[in-house]
Amino acid sequence: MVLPRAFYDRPTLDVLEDLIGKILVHERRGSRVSGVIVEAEAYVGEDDPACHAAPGPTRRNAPLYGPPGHAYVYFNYGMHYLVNAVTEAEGSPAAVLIRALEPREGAGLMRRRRARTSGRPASSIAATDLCRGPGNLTAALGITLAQNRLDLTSGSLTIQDEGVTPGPLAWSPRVGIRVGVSRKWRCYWAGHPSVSGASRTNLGSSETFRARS
DNA sequence: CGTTCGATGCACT
DNA sequence: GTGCATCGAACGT
Repeated sequence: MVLPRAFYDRPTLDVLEDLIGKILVHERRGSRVSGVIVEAEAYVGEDDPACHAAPGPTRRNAPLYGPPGHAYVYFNYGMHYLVNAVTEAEGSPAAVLIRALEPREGAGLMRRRRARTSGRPASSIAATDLCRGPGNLTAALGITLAQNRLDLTSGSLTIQDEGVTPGPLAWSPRVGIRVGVSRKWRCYWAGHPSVSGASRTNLGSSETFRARS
């Protein structure tokens, strides 16, 4: 079942928690690739210094201000695309960044795409690493700026509920940001091998939190 | 195990 | 001109 718009039209931390275990699906040129979401982060409003809406409306962040249930894709560090699901009502800029997937369909195509974009031999990429990290998962799924603003409730890029029950959830600070570090708005499937940064924040360290803050 | 650092393009001030 | 919501190779312990 494709998640309806009402799923996204809620407080972003609720959407974040409920997205763990859902399936991100991309269909392109007749082929379908998908994976179970195992790690994501919330970026909420102009008051969140790490959110792209912090400077107020700009050309790039316009999708954050649009209706919920759409994709916000942007290009980062000169080489990576990152994909978000826009949340909350139109005019309320917020989104969930998808950080890692467990590959589910199309692992062969994922591996070819990752090899092509990274220049590494396909055989050197472990299955658990195919969609591990936000830049890696967009490469594996073939997501670029062409998918920016797409409606996630219908069409070629969707998020679906296929009845997967996630393992224990943990909360930690968001990864890779310099501001807003005190907010523990990263949620992940604790101990899952496809979660990024496993050696630092995935397994029972001091950064593992079982409750929101 | 851990940390450092280069690649690379663009939005924004 | 500055600074990224990153990745992975290289190197140190």
